Amino acid sequence: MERSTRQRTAIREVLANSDRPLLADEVLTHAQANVPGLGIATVYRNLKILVNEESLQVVNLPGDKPRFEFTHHHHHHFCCEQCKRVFDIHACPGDLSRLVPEGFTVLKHELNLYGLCAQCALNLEEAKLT
Amino acid sequence: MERSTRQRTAIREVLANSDRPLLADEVLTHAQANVPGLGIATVYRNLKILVNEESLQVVNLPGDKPRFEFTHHHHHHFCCEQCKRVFDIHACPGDLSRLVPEGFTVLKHELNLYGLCAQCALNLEEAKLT
DNA sequence: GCAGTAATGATAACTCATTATCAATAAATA
DNA sequence: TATTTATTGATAATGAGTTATCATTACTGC
Repeated sequence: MERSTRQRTAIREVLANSDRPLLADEVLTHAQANVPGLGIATVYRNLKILVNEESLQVVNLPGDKPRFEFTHHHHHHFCCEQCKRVFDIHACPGDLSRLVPEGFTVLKHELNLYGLCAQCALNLEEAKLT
Repeated sequence: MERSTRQRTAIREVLANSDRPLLADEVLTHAQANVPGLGIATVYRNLKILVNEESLQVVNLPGDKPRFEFTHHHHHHFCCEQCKRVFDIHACPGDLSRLVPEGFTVLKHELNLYGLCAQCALNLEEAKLT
């Protein structure tokens, strides 16, 4: 049966406590705060298990490495062009059938927004003032 | 200076005559209709040149290989879950600033629709009737 | 047509994220 | 505590797309 290890617990907690999808590298770095010797292979192994059991969702943004977050309600993503962090967006434009040509059927959609997160927008604003 | 070759011409024409983004392999296959001996290296070489001079745009859909299309007006993509072809969608939901939290700035967006293209929807409909 | 050289084709090499390997470690159970 | 074996960490191997290499081919200008 599955054993409970410090590594596994640390990895799951990092993801459970994050409000945004994380890269494998980010999971490694954050989890190493609790388990210093943690290796990347263990991170990938555990991510794979969690994705297989559908606890984790993979977030693929074009031209970027996959990110991971605990599965939850339909949502979209906002990528900050400054800090490169990806945030969950819980609002949704709704039905988009009106956008497609006659005969096409829209079953689902995927929306990625790009711009500046609140923090980076603020930093840039301050930089301007000095 | 740049020379005009049968290969280069064929590759460019395939892309110029396509109304949807194509995979490198698709470019190869289609261009081989005109230039039988055409190799994949030549396709990649020419795609790279065209992307660098910004004649071509790269279309990256999550978990899929890059596709290429001549650069044109802001638009979105529809991926048919049946035939896997990707179509351009020229309609756009417009400004989506309303979806993001206070403080965030939306500079651009990217929308991918998934479903059935007209052709596949029709085929499935016919299959049901028989 | 000829010289010069950009472009091509076949394929080896590369990149880089991810996975497999395997000896060592440490949970779980008796 | 001893035994069993799932898990780990270091790293080699993998896979798939893309790029580099290099001898050969074929445009372009003379």
